[in-house]
Amino acid sequence: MIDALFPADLPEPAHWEQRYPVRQLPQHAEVTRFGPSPTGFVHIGGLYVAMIDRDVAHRSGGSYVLRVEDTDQAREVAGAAAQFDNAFNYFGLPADEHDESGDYGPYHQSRREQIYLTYARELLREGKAYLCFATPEELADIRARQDATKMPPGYYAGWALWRDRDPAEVRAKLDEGAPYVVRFRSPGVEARARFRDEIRGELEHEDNRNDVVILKSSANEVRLPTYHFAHAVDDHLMRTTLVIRGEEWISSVPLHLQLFAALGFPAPRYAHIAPLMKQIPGGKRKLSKRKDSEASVDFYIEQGFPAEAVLYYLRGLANGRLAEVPLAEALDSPIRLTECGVAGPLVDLVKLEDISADHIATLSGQQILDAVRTWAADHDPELVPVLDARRDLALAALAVERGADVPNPRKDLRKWSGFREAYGFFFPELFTPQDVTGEQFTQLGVAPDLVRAFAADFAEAYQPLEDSGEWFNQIRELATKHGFAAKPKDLKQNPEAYPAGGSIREASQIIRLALTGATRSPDLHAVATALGTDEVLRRVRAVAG
RNA sequence: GGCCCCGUCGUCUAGCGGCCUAGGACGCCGCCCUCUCAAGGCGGUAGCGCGGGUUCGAAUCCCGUCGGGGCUACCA
Repeated sequence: MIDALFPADLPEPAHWEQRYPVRQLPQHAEVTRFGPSPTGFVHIGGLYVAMIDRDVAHRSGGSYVLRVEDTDQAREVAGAAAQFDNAFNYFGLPADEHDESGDYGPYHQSRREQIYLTYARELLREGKAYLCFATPEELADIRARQDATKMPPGYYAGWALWRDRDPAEVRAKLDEGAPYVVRFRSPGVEARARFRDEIRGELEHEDNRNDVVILKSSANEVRLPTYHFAHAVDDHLMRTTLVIRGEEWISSVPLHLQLFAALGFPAPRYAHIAPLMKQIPGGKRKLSKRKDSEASVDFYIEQGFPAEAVLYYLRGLANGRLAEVPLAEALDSPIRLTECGVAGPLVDLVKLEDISADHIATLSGQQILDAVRTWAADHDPELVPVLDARRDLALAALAVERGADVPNPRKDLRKWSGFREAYGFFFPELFTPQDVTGEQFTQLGVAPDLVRAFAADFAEAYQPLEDSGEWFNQIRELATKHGFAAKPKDLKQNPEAYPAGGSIREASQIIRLALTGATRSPDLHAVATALGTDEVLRRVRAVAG
């Protein structure tokens, strides 16, 4: 009766065992795998686990497998694969085995139907699984009655309608064409399951007693397995040695262990990673796909955080030790499972920005320009032509207080999306002049006429001097002439003596506002040099009126 | 509700019975530098969730409690 439910040419288990032989790998080599679902959303937690998977596999001389877990047609979204590739390419975490490469594929679960069917049939033959015709209504009713009597919920023991049915009844259902699922006959007794977690050590849990579904409804075109069954079958056949996954799976380990035992497979080792959390008023919660934009990997790409910075930050979260070591060294050091935290860490964007700024400060102007341009092509198209047309200016702007000869490079660029704000004013097409009677100038406390006169005089005698001190002396001398104090202290001690109502500070701010349109900017002399004499004069004269 | 995981400065953490008057990093605050920022230098703020035990001695061990997170699907 059972064999009639399956294709006549369905291979036996031995076929698959032969097709996917035990790997020939060094002693302690680990085979790990990451299993994304094609839902069109790449969670930062997924990237986090994948990074650990990959690192552990590579450090041990093993292999890192990418297996797409697409057993839920309902959740599948078009374009999800491209989105996933885009995200993982950005962070440079290619898998050793995936659709295009590897001896243990196919690496899409939806293409492994035959394999799952072989093992489902095997369990059925051995009586370790059975057909279940329970309807959604019946299942809901069971649940309701269990709730009402405070019984543990689930399909088990006396509640398992089809667990020990008369074969004749099964036959009858089959004959009328009723759809069914295949359920695992759980050997669970009143006992505890004990197992070892590579991160947490010995764990204990109530054993599984539920007859869980392992093969979804026969009404579906493709007979797909549930996660649990696919996990056991795939990880055995792919010869996975170490299953690294989110902490939310700990509760399922007893079930998984039963499944491995029933199938006659040795179980892999497990390591459950603590989830990434978010700070909320009352405390913290798991990063939510729906509520938190930073839960998505796309967020980091759109914001323009360099991949290295994000990876470095994530590594530090996994192993605290790596957060206290320089970026290059940390990216090169192994992640140790035993050093992984057991409490879910908060994703701290302030910290990430700090790391990112530090990292960007180590880059050359050329590298930064290339990265900004690449970022802008996707996220700020209008910036690209400006960058291309003014390449030399861009490089000069990025050279301000930056470069091999600068001991403390500027850290005002935290991510690529911040380029406009930090460096936009250098470019004539992005520069916004400030009106002398506008708020910025007004707050200086210097009369508009004096501002104009000062600007006019500055432009009149301007010398593009190379020496920073001498360059500033132009402002200083002019300031004195217009009634500004040469030193802020002088103004404070004797305000009456300076009719301008300001000191060298305010005088400099006039030039700063003229050149940059802002009261805060990089070193003025360097800015003026990068801008070039013509542009300096143009901007200062615009203020003079 | 049941079961599981977790709980050290705001954050990431070090700590594995005496080296702890709890250390570091980021943040925050102050000072210095100074043409404004960003930096940089120096200094500071701040924590073992709570209650019982065990012990000469507990952040470290045990129990309880509270708090956070997760699972409890033909979702992964």
